[in-house]
Amino acid sequence: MQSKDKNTEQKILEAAKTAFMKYGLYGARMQDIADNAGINKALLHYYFRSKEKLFDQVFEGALSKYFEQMLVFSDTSLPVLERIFKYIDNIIDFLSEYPQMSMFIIKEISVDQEMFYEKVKMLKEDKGIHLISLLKEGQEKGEISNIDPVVFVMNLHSLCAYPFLASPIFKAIISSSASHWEDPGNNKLKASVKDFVAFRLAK
Amino acid sequence: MQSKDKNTEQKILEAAKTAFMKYGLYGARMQDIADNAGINKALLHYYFRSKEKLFDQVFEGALSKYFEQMLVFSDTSLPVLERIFKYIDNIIDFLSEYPQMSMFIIKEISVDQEMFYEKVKMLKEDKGIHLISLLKEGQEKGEISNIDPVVFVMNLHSLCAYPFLASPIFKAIISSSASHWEDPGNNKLKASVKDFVAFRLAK
DNA sequence: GTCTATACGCAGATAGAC
DNA sequence: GTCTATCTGCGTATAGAC
Repeated sequence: MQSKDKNTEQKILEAAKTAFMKYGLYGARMQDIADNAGINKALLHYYFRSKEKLFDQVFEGALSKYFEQMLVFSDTSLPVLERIFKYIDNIIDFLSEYPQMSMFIIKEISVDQEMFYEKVKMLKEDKGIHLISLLKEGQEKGEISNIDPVVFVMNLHSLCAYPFLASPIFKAIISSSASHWEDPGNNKLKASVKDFVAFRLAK
Repeated sequence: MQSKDKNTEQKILEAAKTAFMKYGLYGARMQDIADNAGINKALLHYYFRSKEKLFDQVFEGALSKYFEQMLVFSDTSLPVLERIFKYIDNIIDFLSEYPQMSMFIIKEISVDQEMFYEKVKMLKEDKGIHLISLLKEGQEKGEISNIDPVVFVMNLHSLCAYPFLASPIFKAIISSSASHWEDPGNNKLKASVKDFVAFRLAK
């Protein structure tokens, strides 16, 4: 039964994604993954041989999706500023859908960096993601201000990614204060980041 | 030997801090902690009874230190903008000294939120940290612009904390690109964040 | 207080029936 | 392909000598 194989594999990957995202490589339990996939623990090994191998597949998928969001930087039909704006929309929508993505990636990288270097190199060469060189070009052409590109890229990613990373903290800090608070939502966040970018890159 | 006890306890806490920061509650190994503290595994239990109890002490210490950085918000001798600037200096210096702090706190919170809510409430009431209400006051007095305080606080923390959180990513992404790159350093980061704050709060 | 030796449980992995 | 039953190793925790 070919179709049923696919389904099982898919169900496992789905359950594994959830578990690894939440608990990381060490914290996640194979039993848990099996239960959530509605199958037996032994089947996990039948399909993926080991926990680490299963993890690798999940991780690679996540990383690749993350980098896909940066493809827009290579869209030469748009002016630089527009590309960045579009990236902001993309990445915030994406992280909104997978709020634990950044956490997941950073968490695992901080434990094993070697593996990551290799994968990033591959992905970047693959997809030609070069915001920094893009900025430098823009500066040479005189289209944007002479800010430090590295600091700018840091700031940009910070503003987009951190709110999702730290949402548990924000919720705790703000909800525990007297003033009742509500999530400002993605649109306000996007607008604020774009304001920052426009301010920063204006000549 | 009272003094020797203290030393051992201190050495354990030091080693535990390192291990838990790097590997988290699940990933860290008691054997590892014992080795690094230069003592036997059994002694860990003699002093702290269980891994979780040891972890709790480390975590609480870290959280408390983190929140201490916000004390400056209550310094009524300074104008609001100055307090925020000072906070930026504080927090960036602090995170620079303990780069894995944010990671550590967020990582563990994302697994167990309940525990965190309680602790934050205590710390906040303790130290009277109210940047948001501070901003609202400033707005009522007409000292600062009418931005959304919540978004602003998000942005502020993002800019300060994320670079340390994600430094493994940044290193990988940027160092794997053709252009050789160097860390812009804390001063540039501080300056950039302050620029943002000044821009955001200007009427 | 500090050690060695050991108990105990859990989670990853395998064997083998169906 | 999927299951039940079982093995194995590792990591936390304890007992007990010094």
